[in-house]
Amino acid sequence: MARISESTVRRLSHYYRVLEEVEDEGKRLISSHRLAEREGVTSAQVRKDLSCFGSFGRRGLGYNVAHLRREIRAILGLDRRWRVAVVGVGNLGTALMLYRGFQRQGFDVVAAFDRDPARIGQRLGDLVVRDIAELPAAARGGIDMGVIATPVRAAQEVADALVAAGVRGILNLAPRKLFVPSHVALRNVDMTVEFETLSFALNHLTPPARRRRPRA
Amino acid sequence: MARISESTVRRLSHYYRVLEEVEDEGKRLISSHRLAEREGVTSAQVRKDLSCFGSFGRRGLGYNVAHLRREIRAILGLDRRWRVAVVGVGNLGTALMLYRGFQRQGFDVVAAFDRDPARIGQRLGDLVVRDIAELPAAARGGIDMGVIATPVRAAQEVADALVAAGVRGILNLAPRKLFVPSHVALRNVDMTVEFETLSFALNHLTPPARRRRPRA
DNA sequence: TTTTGTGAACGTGTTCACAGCG
DNA sequence: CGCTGTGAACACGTTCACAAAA
Repeated sequence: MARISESTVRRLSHYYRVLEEVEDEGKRLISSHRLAEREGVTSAQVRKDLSCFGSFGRRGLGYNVAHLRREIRAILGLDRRWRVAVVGVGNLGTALMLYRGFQRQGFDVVAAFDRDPARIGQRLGDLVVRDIAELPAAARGGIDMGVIATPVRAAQEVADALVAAGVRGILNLAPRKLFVPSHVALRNVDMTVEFETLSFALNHLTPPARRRRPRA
Repeated sequence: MARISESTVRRLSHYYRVLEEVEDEGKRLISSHRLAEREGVTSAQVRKDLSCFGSFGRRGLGYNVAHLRREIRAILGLDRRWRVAVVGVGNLGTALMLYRGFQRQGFDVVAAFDRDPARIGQRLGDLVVRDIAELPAAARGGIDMGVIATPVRAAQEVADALVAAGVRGILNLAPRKLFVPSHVALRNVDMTVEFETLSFALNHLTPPARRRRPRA
């Protein structure tokens, strides 16, 4: 199997969601074209993406919804449960912990950590926030992924601690580049960057009326 | 000025952050190489990105930190304030509203909306949550960007309402592709996709020990 | 005839390598 | 000599277009 591009994996995740919907609608078959239009990509893209993993369709017919869904489910590793630890239970970390959607997809938040004594011991959902110092001990229960929702200054340190604790995937929400060993998967979600790319777009894409600032 | 790629804009945002740090450290000059290493890109990339907007460096010396920072600030549109409305004040929407970091970068949350009567009227920070039906009226105060933090099913409808209210940029946090007119900038942050790409990586990148499932 | 699966063509973003300037 | 700015080379992802299969 050739190397899979990140964009392909992201789209797989989208296809999977569409397939869930379509299955609920009771459809048995779906063409690459229909699968594509719901996510705003081309049908060729869908077929290319899927062809990285096998031949799941039938020419002239399309794809069996239930079957394709199961295949993608297995490809994405959603046919098992993942144990997730959240580090940093400020607004964002807490929001993530309380969001039930992830659990539905196979992600269980099994531990929450913070450094702030005011937060340690606090109950969130059905977990108690623990001291970050307890991470190594807690990790012996087996933690697959860590979510970093701490302030920027603590982020790298927490990443190191997670790696040391044997975590193999990290979702970083802190606005800072993190360095981790190559055997650890790292994904960054940086709201600041998102806001700033929007601000760039609004600043440059010609507004309906007069242009905003003619670049002094 | 040629078309600017999205990746370039995202990196600009990163460079900006590094420049803030470096300026605080009291450095006056920085080379493309040093600017690059903090964000894990190549120095050529930094120079290419910057060259889209002008020649800000001096050969043999590097870039003047304060000057480059001001330039990028203007390019990203961070030298003004942006009025942001948050729609959907569940866990995530609330977290975003209460996060002070955006305000520091020029983004002011000036209104919050929800559909749930239990939430309408509630005080969050120094805003009162309003009925989403009041969006058109509230938008007459001038709203630049909208953040969609509603459940999936409401997302497209809210997007349409934001567009109708004259919003020109949307940050979508709901896990669903949205369709907006081309004059509206749209950015998606989809935590579900992030978790699932991590799950894919953990499922495929060879684990230290035995391989998980040999693809039945 | 419909729709997949896929090599080839294309376009875009990244890296290289060096000329140009301080 | 050091470092920027940039055309040229390269790598990679997307789209095209069609042969193969139902």
